[in-house]
Amino acid sequence: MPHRTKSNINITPVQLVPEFQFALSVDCVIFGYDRGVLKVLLIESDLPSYKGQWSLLGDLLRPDENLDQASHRILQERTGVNDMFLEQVKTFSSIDRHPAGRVITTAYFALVNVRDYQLKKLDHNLHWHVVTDIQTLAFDHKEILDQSLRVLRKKIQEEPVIFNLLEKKFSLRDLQQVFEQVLGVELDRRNFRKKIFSTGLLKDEDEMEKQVNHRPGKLYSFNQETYEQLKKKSFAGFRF
Amino acid sequence: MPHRTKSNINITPVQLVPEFQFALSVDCVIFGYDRGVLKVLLIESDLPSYKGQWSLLGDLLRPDENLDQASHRILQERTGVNDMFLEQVKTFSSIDRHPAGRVITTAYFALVNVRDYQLKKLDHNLHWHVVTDIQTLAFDHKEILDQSLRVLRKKIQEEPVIFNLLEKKFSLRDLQQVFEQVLGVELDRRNFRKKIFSTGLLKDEDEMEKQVNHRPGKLYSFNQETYEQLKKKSFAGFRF
DNA sequence: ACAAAAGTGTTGCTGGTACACCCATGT
DNA sequence: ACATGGGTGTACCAGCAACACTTTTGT
Repeated sequence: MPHRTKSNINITPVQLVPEFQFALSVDCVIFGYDRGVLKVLLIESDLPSYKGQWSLLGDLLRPDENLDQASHRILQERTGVNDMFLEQVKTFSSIDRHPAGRVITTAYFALVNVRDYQLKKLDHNLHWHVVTDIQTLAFDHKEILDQSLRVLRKKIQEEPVIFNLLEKKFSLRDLQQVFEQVLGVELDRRNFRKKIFSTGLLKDEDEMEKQVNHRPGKLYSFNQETYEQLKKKSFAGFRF
Repeated sequence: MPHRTKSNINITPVQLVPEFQFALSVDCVIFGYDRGVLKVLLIESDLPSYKGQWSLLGDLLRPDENLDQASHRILQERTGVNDMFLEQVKTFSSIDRHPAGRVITTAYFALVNVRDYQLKKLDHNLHWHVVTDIQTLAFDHKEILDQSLRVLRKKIQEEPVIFNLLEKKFSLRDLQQVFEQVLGVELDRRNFRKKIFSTGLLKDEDEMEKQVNHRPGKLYSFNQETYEQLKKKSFAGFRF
């Protein structure tokens, strides 16, 4: 029977303890939208074998938390942001995915507004990278990023999570650009307006853009209450 | 440093071994379609605390396999079926989800044709249960089942995986009924035909149903080659 | 003959796409 | 005045939903 040097849990009986060791981690793909460009938050790898390469933000799972809690903790610790939108993507388990041992990791993706984030100070060697510029990452993190992006693309067409990438008040142009960035397509402006307005999910904030050197657009916000109503009956999503 | 009594892997260094023990398992939600009804394969729980209750088929992850391999192994061992359609659903990690200790499990769902399966012998205490009749299961397996069903519903509308629930040759009625069963809706027969035929994914087998006490229908099969072509350009899925 | 399901077309509606001009603001 | 993007409407087309009768087989 394996020997535990230090443990405050006593619920792991003999028959459940495998005769080998796994490590369990959580990796967060933090997507941020920054003035027209979709970015992802990366950290310089601290492992010698991946020196100089970038990797996702991750940490080991602790005994007193589940995976959802771990993902929130990681984001809180690293960025200071609470209540971020987070969703589990997939668990990656290749035998040799980590050079130092058998580490199984569960990937989460997060959506943040980069301006909100900038209010907190950027510590360590964290940097925002343009998603489309990323060619390689440490470990299997490039694959995790790719799969997370695919899940994100589906997700924003099914549920109104896209608003997490914007500030509370935004113009229709902002909204359209996020969709275009994430989906990698171009959309017709007039048809886009019609479709968005027809959902009834936008609340007119009776405000205008400021300090733009063109005609200012109206500002809107996501109408959560309307969405809660709509969800019960029918919300077909945003299909483009 | 934890002590491993028996191990053939030497890649787990000190800094990666948490000071506690997790167990990692895989649970398979095996969906089967049996003459008009969607079922799921369950086994009687062998744990005292869940005596008499049913649970999903699962096993601990082994050091020499990844999660995909483990799920295939479980299906192979328990049902004898190879090459089954399998897809990862989600990882469940509640602290108290297993009464005997900290067990994190990754759920997979599988799609089988019950008739194919019946060719192998049903060992142990395995039984097919009608999905809509299931109220409770051991552990958090009811939640896993519910979430797997939700994923399955999305999946069959995005990719032609539904054919895994049918025999190679099937009638249009069979196909329509599987969709209706899984989605929990009723579909118009004429519109269903039009939509399915318009995809070009069905191959006419030039055969008829046998031994039905009504006018026999034509038999079709899924045209994999056509799908491979279509996939490269555009396949919008089956939306109902 | 009867029961049971197969097979087959049309019409109206709805929602998507394509497309061009005037308007408000800052420089 | 000019540059930049905001704001608006229409016409066509495709795809979806609704809907009923005849045909084939087994009993």
